[in-house]
Amino acid sequence: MARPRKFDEERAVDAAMEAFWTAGYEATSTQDLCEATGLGRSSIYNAFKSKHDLFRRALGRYLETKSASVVELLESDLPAREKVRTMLERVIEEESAHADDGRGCLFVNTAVELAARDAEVARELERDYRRRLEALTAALESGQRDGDIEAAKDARTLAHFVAAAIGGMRVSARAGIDRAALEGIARTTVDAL
Amino acid sequence: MARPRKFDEERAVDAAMEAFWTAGYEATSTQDLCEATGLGRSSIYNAFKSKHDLFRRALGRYLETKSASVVELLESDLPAREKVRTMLERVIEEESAHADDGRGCLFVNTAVELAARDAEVARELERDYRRRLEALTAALESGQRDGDIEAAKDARTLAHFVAAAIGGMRVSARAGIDRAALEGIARTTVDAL
DNA sequence: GTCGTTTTGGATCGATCAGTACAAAATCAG
DNA sequence: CTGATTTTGTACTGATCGATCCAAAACGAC
Repeated sequence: MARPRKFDEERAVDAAMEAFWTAGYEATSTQDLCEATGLGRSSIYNAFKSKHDLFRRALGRYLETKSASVVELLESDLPAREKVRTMLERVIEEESAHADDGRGCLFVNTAVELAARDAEVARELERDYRRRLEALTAALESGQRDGDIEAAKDARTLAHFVAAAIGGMRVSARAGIDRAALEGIARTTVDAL
Repeated sequence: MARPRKFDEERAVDAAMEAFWTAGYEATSTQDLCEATGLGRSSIYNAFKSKHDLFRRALGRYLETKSASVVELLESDLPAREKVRTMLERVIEEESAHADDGRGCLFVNTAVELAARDAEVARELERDYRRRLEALTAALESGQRDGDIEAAKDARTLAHFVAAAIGGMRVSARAGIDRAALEGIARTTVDAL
């Protein structure tokens, strides 16, 4: 055969994900990616076609991991209202770290930085959004049957509403609001269901 | 004295604002700024210290313009609920253009792209957020006195909630949701007040 | 007009950008 | 071992990055 790879491709994608997540697509140089992954340029360009290709892999991994976690929560047997509350709590936990990293959410970062001028990336984000929306909608519909969620409102609309609340909390966190304010938004959002 | 300037500084800042608004800070090169403003590099670097400085000027102008418009609406004599509805309608109008530009909102774009690694910019965003929040809070408190807004909830918390709804709608729009979904989010948000 | 001052265009700076060329190193088949 | 194949490190590509230099041009003061 031939010389085997010395590195794990998934580990490299993970490291690249961290870099893109922290600094964004444009502000992450190929040199940064070498340092983050611990690989040489040749290894990166041999395994991945380009910076853009590596980014798509990294984004895909992020979306898969995060969405799987959300879907798992939404398919659990908690009351629907509790599921949403937990989702929002997780957002607060991530966003109010702020001192540790302050890198936010790669979905939101990418949607804002790239979606408008990168159709492929936009398509991937849409797909992931749909996936989360389906799981949320199903959970809310189930909650409506249980009497946990107001049945008068359309579940899908409520799902969009919750998704927007999450994105909004992440934006507001970047604009500097504190944890108490985030908790207020979360409470108000859950109360609206 | 000396040779006078051939260009209007405010016009240049406006043009730069459009460029940054469309492509983001990192993805806008100084060459792009020359083309957008119609100026030579010397003129730009003579009038502004750096790309970063020009960006701050552009951001300042954007925030001032947009916030003034929002504050004007919030200080009008419409019912409070109607004020919020109008704010959300404006967002939908801007975000569902999508075909025309799809550049979203410079506040959100900047909060997500830069705030975490640029303290000066973050401070400016915080200041602007506070300004909008004060106006929103005052409008909602007034609405509570009129019985237009649920008095049981804290007006400031509701203001944060509305601000987050706006940011969230903008993120969701970037993730590809359609106008009808945005309208559903807006309705749900107003219903929660 | 001349002088002093500022703006302007164009050339250019070193640094960095994403990406590539190439040969040495490393592996396995035989 | 040799030969085929792939990975790896290093040097390097042309392009572009943000920013600066400098001299010509354009004005007001006088």
